[in-house]
Order: sequence, then structure tokens, then C-alpha cells
Amino acid sequence: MSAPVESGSNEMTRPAGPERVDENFIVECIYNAVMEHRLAPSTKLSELKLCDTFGVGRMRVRRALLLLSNQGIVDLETNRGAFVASPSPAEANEVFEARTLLESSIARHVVADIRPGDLAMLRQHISLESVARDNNKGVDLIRLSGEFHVKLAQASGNTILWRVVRELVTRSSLIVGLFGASNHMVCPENEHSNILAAIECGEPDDAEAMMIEHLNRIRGGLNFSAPKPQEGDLAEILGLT
Amino acid sequence: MSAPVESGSNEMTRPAGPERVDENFIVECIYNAVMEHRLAPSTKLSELKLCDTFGVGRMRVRRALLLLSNQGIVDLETNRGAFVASPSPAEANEVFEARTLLESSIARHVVADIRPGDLAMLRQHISLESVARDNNKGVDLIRLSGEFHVKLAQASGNTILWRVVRELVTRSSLIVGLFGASNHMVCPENEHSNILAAIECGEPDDAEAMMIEHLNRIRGGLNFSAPKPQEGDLAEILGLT
DNA sequence: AATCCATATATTGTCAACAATTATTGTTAA
DNA sequence: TTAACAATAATTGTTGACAATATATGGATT
Repeated sequence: MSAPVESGSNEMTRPAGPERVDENFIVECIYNAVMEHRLAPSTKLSELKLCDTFGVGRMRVRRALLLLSNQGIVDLETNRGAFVASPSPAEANEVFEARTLLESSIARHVVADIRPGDLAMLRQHISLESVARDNNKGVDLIRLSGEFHVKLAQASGNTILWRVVRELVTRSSLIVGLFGASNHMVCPENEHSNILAAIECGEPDDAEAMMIEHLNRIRGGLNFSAPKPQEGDLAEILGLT
Repeated sequence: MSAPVESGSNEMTRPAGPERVDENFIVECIYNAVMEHRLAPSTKLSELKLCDTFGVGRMRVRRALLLLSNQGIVDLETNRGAFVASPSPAEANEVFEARTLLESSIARHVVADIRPGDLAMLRQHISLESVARDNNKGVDLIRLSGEFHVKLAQASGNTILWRVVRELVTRSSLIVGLFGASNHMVCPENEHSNILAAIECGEPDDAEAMMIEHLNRIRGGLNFSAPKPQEGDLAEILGLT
């Protein structure tokens, strides 16, 4: 069910081969970079730089960008290139509206048939969040906060819901980067823990209500006033030395 | 909010020009063909035939197929080409699980803030379904039955929900084509009408319950036993004389 | 007749060169 | 100094050819 990373070198024939890179790998990398706020909205994604970074041809990069644009993570402007999406306030509201509808139902339904293994996984995840928070690992915390929602959707056991939530969480990362008042305010500690507690106690109403409240709090923390563009080197941003 | 068909000949300079065709147009055509059961699961989508059909280069076709595969409408097999997706029973259950979760919430929430224009639109749509049913227009009825769900999602005013539901309804069309016992059994007349009535009367609980029941009925009408492959000419199937 | 294998054909995957557009730089004039 | 303009450079969009793979054809053998 989890995303296959496909690092499998099929045979032992290649000692340390360049490990075939396909579109999905590029998409994953950009997903992660956005989730960790390393890629800011409106950042230009030059084809050439991406080619160098991943060591692939232009075709692969182009296909990856097409997929990303189809998911609202990237904007493709004709003859101008690809840019990390910069959601408008209207789009931001749509994203959180959709997330509220989806994730509240997921939180409700997951109570009935969650597997013990998934519960343990979520508990461990929350502890990771705590560690990151205590150690002031801002970047890690941002990523983990988003990933909690993705993993909860994953625990629903439905691949479709998982993919949609992942897309929306990633877009939310862009939105928070643009309109988030304080970066520390994303997903307060106890809220994830409370949601999970309600699930463990078998209280679907509580779980649903807490999820709605939680998402409303995040949304309420946005102020649609100041865009803050920033720039950086693509190669290092994507973490491929 | 509706999908722009982009048939706009920007200037009067071109009398009946070939009207620039982009990926989305091809995607739309295949979407429609699947919705109307003209494209059966496992049908080979040859690049060359698609190029001839739409009068475009291979690149465009390839990009369209990539987008379709990303949405589960098409399967891409390396070095073998593209095929209309043939959902497994497991995938079918996932689709209907996701639809139930999504569409029941949509039915519930749309009660509060649906616009009068959308209500009228849905009413008219149901009357179109009736006409198609009375006149034994099987193909039309199949398409309209699916479109009702899409238009209801559209009435939610949320582009994201609309797109996801549209994707799932299209996949459902493949599923019903594969596992549907009787083709006449898709979306009985009164059910859509009852759902809409509940919405009009301002009864969110009823609307939600009816939607769940409705989807469960469709799902219950599937029997996972017999695949029925069929073949046809792509050009005529896609309706481009 | 059926099966297996080799050849030939067709289709897909990939790459590199070219065309079209945009961004940048440098120059000139107000 | 700033603004407008021209020429250059850089980037994207598109096309076509070539390589790799899979499919189809045909003949030989059991």
C-alpha cells in the first residue's frame, strides 16, 4: 500500500549502477521538497537544472512536471516554463474545504476498522513529532506535521484516499508557506495526539470533530496578505549534493 | 468552474481551422468514451492510431496517456503500450469505498449552501435521464447516470472534489462495464430523484443516507466473475468520424 | 497437426537537433 | 539616471530519426 520507492536493482549484475530513475522518483523528490518548505512557491523549475540534478533527459523531467502540474503542485506556463505553484486565497480555501470534508470522514471511519499495526505506527509518528519539536528541528517538524495526516489516510487502507490526501497536504504546505503567520503555529502538539486518542478509544464523533477543529485552526492561522518569495539553488534544495 | 472545452478560435482569421488540440482535449475524449462504455477495459490504445485520430504528434498523445494513467483510467505497460484500465475486484472496492465516503459527505454538505441555479440544473439533468430511459437510449443513459454524480459534486462549488469525483465516476464506468450484471441496472430512476428531493427539502441526513444506499446498490449489483472483452475501431469509437 | 525456433515486422522508448519564444544584456536617446 | 529599443543569449516546444523491445509470420522438426 505504501508508495513503492522502486530502488530495486533487479539483479546483482550492476555493482552500484545509476539505478534507473523514472518520473515518479522526480515527482517524489519535489513532493518532499515542498513538504519540507525547501521549495518555495513560485520558484522556477528549470528543465536544464532538473536534468542535471537527477541526471536524466529532458523528456523525463518534462513528464514529471506534467504530472505535478496536474496535481496543482506546479504551474506550467507556455513558453515560460514550470514554477512551483503559488496558490491563491481562493485555491487555499478550496484545499482546506476539501481536506475538511475528506479527512473528517476518514477520521470517523478509521475508528471502526483500523489495524493495530497502524495505530502503533501513528503513535510512533507522533513521538517523532515531539522529538522534532523539542529539538527545534523546524524543517523536520513541518514535514512530520503534514505526514501525520497522510499516514492517517493511509491507515484507512484506501489507496485512492491516501493519494488525494497526500496531494492536498502537499498543497497545504505551499499555502502555509505563503500565508502562514508563524511557522511554529502549524499543528500544535496535542491536537494530533488528541485525534489519535479519540480513534483509539473508539469515539468516531470525537475523532471527526477534532479533525474538523484541527483543520479549522490551521486555516484560521492564515492571513492572506503577504507573499514571501525566496530563492535557492535547486541542486542543494532537492538534497542531491 | 466547468471544464473549458477551449474551442475558441481566437480570431476570425481561421475559417474552419483545425483548432489547436492539446493534451486535455484528448483526455476529455477518452474520458467521454469510457463514460459511455464505448471504450471497453483492456482495449489497446495504440499511439499511432491516436495520432491519426486526433491529428497530432506522438508527443501529445504520449502526454495525454501519461495523465490518464495517473488517474487510473489507463494502464501503461513498458514497451507494450497503453491499455484502457481493467480494474481488479480489489480496485473496484476501493473506488466504491472512496466514492461512498466522498459523495455521502458531499450530499450532506451541499444541502446547506446549494445555489438555486444548480438545483435547477440537477432537476433538468434528471429529466434528461428520464427521457433517455423512456426512449431506450442505453448509451445516453449510462453517460447521464454517471454525470449526475459529477454534477452534484460540481454543485458543491469545490473544484478539487469535482475532479476527484469525476475520476472515480469514470473508473466506475469501467467497473460496471466489467462486472455489471445487467446494463439496465445502473442507477434506477427514482434514486437520483430521491437524493435531489432530500437536498431540496433541506434534509442532510436523508441526502447522505440515500447516497450511501444508492452507491451500495450499484456495488451490490456487481459480480466479480466474468470479464467481457470487446474491440472496435478507435477512430469511430472516439467519435471523430 | 502441433510445437518450437528464427526471421521479419510493428510498436514503443529515447535522444538529439531544430524552431519558436522569452529573458537578458548592452546601447542609445531623452 | 532613467526609459526605450536592438541584439544576443538562454529556455522551452516540437519534430524526426534511431535504438530497443515486443509481436507476428513462416518454416522446420517431432
